[in-house]
Amino acid sequence: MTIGSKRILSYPSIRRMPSYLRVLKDLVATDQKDVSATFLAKALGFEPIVVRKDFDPLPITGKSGVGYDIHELIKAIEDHLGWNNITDAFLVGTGNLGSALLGYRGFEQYGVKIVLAFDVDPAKTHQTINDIHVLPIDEFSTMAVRMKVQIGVLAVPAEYAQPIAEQMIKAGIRAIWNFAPVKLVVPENVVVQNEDLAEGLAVLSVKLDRLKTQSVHPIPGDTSPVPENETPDTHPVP
Amino acid sequence: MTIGSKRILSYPSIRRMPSYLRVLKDLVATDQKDVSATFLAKALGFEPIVVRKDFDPLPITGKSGVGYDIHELIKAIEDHLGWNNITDAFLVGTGNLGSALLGYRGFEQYGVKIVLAFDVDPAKTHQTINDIHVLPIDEFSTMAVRMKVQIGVLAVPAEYAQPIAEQMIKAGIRAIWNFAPVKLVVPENVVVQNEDLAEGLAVLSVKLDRLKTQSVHPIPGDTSPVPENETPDTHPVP
DNA sequence: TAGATATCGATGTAAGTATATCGATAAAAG
DNA sequence: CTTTTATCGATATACTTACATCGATATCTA
Repeated sequence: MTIGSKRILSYPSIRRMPSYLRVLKDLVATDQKDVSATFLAKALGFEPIVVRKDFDPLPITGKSGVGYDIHELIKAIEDHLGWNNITDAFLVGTGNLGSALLGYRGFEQYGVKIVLAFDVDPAKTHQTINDIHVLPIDEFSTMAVRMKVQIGVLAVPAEYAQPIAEQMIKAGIRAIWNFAPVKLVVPENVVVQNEDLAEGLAVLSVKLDRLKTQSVHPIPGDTSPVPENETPDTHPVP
Repeated sequence: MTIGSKRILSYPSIRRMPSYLRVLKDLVATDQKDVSATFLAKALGFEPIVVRKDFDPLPITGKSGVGYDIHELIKAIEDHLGWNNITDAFLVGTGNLGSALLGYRGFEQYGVKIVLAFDVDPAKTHQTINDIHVLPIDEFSTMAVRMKVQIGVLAVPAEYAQPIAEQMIKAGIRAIWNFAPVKLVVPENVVVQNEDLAEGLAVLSVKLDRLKTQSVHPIPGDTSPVPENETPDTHPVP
């Protein structure tokens, strides 16, 4: 199956790509030219078969007995995710979470750069957080149109999420990274990615509970290799 | 399938539970006594069938033509997740992300309360963040043992993650909520839940890319109902 | 009381994901 | 040059999850 010229990657695969990228970029520092699926699997706690399956849709091919060319692999992954050229993003809501996101310097490595922040609270605007200017929310539209920004990061309290999302969409935003625990209603031509910390916490709670109740109980969907006890990040991606 | 007395819930189901809880608790404020799977489905963008399936393993039953008793449902979910009695947790790493987590007052609703924080940097210790004391990391072990804490939140830079995880485990921690982009190696009797923001960003990038390439392309695993365009949070939970 | 509507619960189907197996190929070792 | 080892790639299988259908039950309305 293809979209444009790209063969399709499943969402679980997509979610694993950043991990692969991290290991691969560390490997660049060494002298290694190639890397095997086995190596990556061990480094990340996956099965080698999963790794090969993940790379299968990419327009590259490994060599038997050798592995994959590290640079080719990095490029293929970044191409697929669209992380080669950095995209600008705006963030709304400079509370704790918003500030944390502004402070997280890692997004540029993942193709996204937060270039401006906004807040409704006048006390928080007209300052900079981590070198990023914070403007009043009223200026969002003007700036978004002017800078042709397409990605919005929503880090506001639940009750503001929907109206601000609508404001974003009117200003041309087409992708919303939503950290508010709210289901946003958006038109078809806008994509939303929800991030809900409570989900991970729920999983952790249950894992701990099950760990206590009985040593080891296989559970559906739980594919973590012993002894890591990780939870596959198979965030469903509707 | 059961664990102890509880019938098993799949990880995707578990991840949806916090969303159900939120809607249900909002509903408590109203006069409604019952709620239908259809209502919850609409509120959250799921299919009614998914909702009923999610509740099926719980020790409750709905009434045809009526729905589920709201209070029963809340209790059943909280029981299953172990969110009835609040569990204490320690957090390590008071950088941006750690501070954000300390500022996020929502965890108590989810059965977890961060009661103490730790940091290696002396400049950050012996202060309070959001009324939570920050102590030097050396004191972690003593306090964890004394307070019998079992949950550790790891919000440190990648290079510190493994050693601090080991320190946690030595101090009796059995569940680690890991925000560092690192695969932790832990013994069998410790569970880890990894939280990696890059995963969600990867999904968002690909969604946006696919949206641009062509209007609508069904993609495996993507079950978002039109027009929400959400990504199922099917974080695989190995 | 009777009919219409809403909803659950059970069963079955389909899609997606993870896992296993096996032959072919490449490099390294003897 | 031959053997061994490591690895990919293709195919097949099992498991999980999502989705659909249908009969039974409960409430509401006339």
